[in-house]
Amino acid sequence: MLPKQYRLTRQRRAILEEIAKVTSHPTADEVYKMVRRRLPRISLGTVYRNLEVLSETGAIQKLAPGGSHMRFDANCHAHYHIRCVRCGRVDDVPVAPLPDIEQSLRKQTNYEVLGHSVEFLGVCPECKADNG
Amino acid sequence: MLPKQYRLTRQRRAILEEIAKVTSHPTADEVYKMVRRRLPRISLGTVYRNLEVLSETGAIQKLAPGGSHMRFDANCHAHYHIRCVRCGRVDDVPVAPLPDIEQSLRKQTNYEVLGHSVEFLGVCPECKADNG
DNA sequence: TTTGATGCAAAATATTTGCAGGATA
DNA sequence: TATCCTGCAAATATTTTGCATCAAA
Repeated sequence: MLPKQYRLTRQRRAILEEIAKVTSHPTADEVYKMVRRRLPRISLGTVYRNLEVLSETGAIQKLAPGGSHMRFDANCHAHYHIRCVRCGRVDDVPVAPLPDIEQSLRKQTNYEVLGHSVEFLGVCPECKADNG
Repeated sequence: MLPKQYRLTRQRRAILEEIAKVTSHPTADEVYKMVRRRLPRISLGTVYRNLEVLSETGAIQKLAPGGSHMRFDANCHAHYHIRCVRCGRVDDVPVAPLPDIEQSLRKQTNYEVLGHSVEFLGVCPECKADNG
């Protein structure tokens, strides 16, 4: 999938910088809107292609929260997320990653275990304030 | 969303029974194919509507694994999953749920914490055999 | 009989891809 | 200059929805 040598184009750099700028976990379309302020002629296809490349190189993380679409995260140290079941917003969570949980699974499965993610579900402060 | 009183139609019963029959975690389209063997004239729209209703009532679980689309699970006791990064297959995992992890988060967040899920990533036995 | 559900088809969403031209190393 | 990348548009894929009809309670 990745080319032998990939290039740091203006578009790719802008996408990476915009994601790094925020602590939200924007969707592809939100990244598109953010980057378009700098590069108005960028296309959504380019955004999708670059999000794919950047996540393959490890520069960003591709999240697949319980909601429907992908979100992206430039925070590369291991951490978990919480998703608001009302509005879909995703935040980082101050819970230390569980280092041993993969080891205990390795003894019990025929899968080759590569990693894990934890997603909490909840209601964010804004949605709590809106009702109930 | 849910009607005051919902009905157990032939279609709804067939969908529920077919999901309960398997330990895989079928996608909407896979459920459609399974159910069509019994009810050849069922429509995909009906399958989607019923999967939604059944998950709202708690009869089944709606999963959103890291891959793109939704999967469904009639196994209602708390458990975690592992997803094959090569083929997208999702299996249950023999790891006991972590009962305390939500408590520790509640002290640290303004979210109302409702639940959590853990998804392991790995390579399934079949894909391991295919290569590498 | 009342209300909820179905089948069908069209619409809405989200993402991917072919291609000709443009940019990067 | 050899690749890689872009913009555009069309194609996929997935899920949702409007509507007239049908079926469950």
